[in-house]
Amino acid sequence: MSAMQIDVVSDVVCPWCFIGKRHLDKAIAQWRAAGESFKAEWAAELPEGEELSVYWSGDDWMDMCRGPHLPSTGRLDPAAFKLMRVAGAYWRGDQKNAQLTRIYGTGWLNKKQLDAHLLRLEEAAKRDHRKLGQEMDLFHLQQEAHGSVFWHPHGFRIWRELEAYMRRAIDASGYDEVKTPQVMDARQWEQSGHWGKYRENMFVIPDEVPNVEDEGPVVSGDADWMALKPMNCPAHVLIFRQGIKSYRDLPLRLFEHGCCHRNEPHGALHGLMRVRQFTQDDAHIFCREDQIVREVQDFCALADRIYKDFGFTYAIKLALRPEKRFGSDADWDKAENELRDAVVQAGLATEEYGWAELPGEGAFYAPKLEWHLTDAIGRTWQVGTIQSDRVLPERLDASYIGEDGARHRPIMLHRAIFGSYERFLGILIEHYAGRFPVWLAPVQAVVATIVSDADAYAGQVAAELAAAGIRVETDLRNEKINYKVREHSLAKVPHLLVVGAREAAEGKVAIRTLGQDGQRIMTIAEALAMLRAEATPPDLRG
RNA sequence: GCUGCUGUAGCUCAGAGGUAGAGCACUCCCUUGGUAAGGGAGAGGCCGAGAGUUCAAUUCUCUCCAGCAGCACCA
Repeated sequence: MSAMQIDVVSDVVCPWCFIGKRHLDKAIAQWRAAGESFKAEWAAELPEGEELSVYWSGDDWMDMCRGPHLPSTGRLDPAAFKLMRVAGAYWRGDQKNAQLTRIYGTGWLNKKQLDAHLLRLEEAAKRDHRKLGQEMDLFHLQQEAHGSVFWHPHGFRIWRELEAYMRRAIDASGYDEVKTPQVMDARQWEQSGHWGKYRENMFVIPDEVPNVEDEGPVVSGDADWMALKPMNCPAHVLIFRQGIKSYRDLPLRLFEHGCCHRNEPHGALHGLMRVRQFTQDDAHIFCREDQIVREVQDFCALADRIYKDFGFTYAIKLALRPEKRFGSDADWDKAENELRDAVVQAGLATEEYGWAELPGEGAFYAPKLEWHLTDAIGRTWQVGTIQSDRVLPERLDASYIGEDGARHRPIMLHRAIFGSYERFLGILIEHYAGRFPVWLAPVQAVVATIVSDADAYAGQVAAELAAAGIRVETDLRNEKINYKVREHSLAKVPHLLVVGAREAAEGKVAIRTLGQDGQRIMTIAEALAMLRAEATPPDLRG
C-alpha cells in the first residue's frame, strides 16, 4: 500500500485521529488514486456529520478502522494470535457484489487463552456428526443422492426411538396424525405463494408418460407440472377444507411426519444439518383468534419438556415481519402481538429464557417464535418454531362456521419441535459426542466373552436381555478381552457385559460402563433391572 | 449459486509422465487370553467422470460432478 497523508483536524472522538468532513474529499481521492476503490466507496457514502476514523501504526502505515486501538502493538502478546483460515466474502455481504478475500484470525490476551480456544475447536471437531456418523456406522451420504441421507440400521434405530417419543408426545397433546401426498400439482404451489417465491428450490416433475425414443425429448412442451412437496402446510389446509368445519372443531391440530424436498443451493449442503430431503415433525393448529395465546402457551410447555428430556437449555426469540411479505400490516401487528403476549403471559419473556425480538427475521407469511438450543459445549442451534399465520388460510380459502352462523377464517399455527429429524439427529450426535443415553443408543449392551467356554452362557444372558426389550449383541469372537473392551468402548456402547468361566459358573456378569473405570459384578436379574431402568425413555419414567 | 482447496483400497493417508503403496478394517491359520490393540498369512483399487496434450496420463491442461472452508441463501 502506498503511503498517504491525511490531516488530523480534531481528536474529540478518539485520542488518535479521525478525518473531519472538510478533508474527507481529499482522503477519498487519495484512496481512489491508490486503487483502494472499496475504501473510497465506503468513505464517499459517509453521511453528513458522521466522522471516519483512521489509525496509524508507526509512521508509515495507516488505515480506516472503527477502533478503538491499543496505544501500542507492543502491549500485545504475539503468541496469543493465530491466523485460522482464508475464505471468500462478498463486498457488503451481497452476492451480487465483488468477492473479497477475508482472512480469519483469533486473538487472545495470552497464549494460555489462545490454547484453550484452540482446544475447544478441537473438541468440536471430534464430535463432528459427519465423522461420528461414519465411525459409528449411523448413516452415509454419497454423490448419487447428494443431500439425501442413507440411514444405516444403527442410525435409523435412533430415528425410530425419536419418532416413537414424538408420537407419544403429540398423542398426549391433542394432535391428530395425518399423511399427505409427496407430489402435488404445481397450481397448488402457485396458489400458496411458494411457486412464485421458492420455485428455484423446488423439485419439479412432469406429469406425463416420458418419451422412450432415443432421440426425442423426454418431456414434451405441454406437460403438466407437479412438484415434490417442499413443505406440508398446503396439504394440511386441504385436509382442513374437507367437509364443513364448525367453531366446535377448533382447535384442530394436524400433525405429520412430513418428508419434504428442497433443492438447496449446493454450497449450503452440510452433512445432516442441511439436506435436500428431510422429515419434519410438522403440525398445523387451526384455531380461532381467541385460542391462539392458549395454544402457543401449550406449545411452549411441550417444547420445554421435550428439550429438557434431551438435556438442552434454550432461548426463545420472536422473529418479526420481513421486508418482503404477504398480508396487511394490521394482521402483522396482531400476529406479532399474539406471539409476544403468549410468551410474556407464560413468564418466558425474560433474560433467563434469552428473550429477544429479531426485526426482519420472520417468514414471508408469519412472524415466528424460535427456540434456540444450547448444546453440551455451548453452541446454539435454532430448532423449534411456532408461527401465527393469517396469510395461507386466506390464500387457500380455509374457513369454519362460527357461533354466529357466518364463515370465518381460522388462524393457522405452524409449529415444529425437532425441526427436521435429520438435523436434530445431527445436533444430538454432536451434543452427546456420540455417547447417546441408553434409551437412544443403537446398541445398549454387548455381552462379550473372555473364553469360548462361556459362549453358551453369553448367549443365554443376551437372550434374557433381548426378551426384555434391550438392544443387545454378543461378541463371541476369538479375541482377547482387552481388544473387545477397546472396540466396544470406541463404538460408544453404553454397557459391556463381560462373561468368563467365573461368571458362567456363578450366574453373574461383570459390567463395564462407558465413561466409568472398573467393573461391577452383578446377577443377571440385577443387570436386567438396571438396563431396563436406563433404557426407559424419559417420558415413560415414573 | 460464488471464491478457494480437495477427490488414490471399506476408513485414514503416502506416491510418481511408463496402469500403484502403508496402517487400520476384512478373510483364513495359530493363540482361550480377565477389562482400551496377541502373532502370522491372504484377499482387496477403471487412482471421481469426460475431453485434450503425449509414443505413453491416475500424474499435465480444460470441462463437469461431488466433498471441505467461508460467503450468500434457508418457506
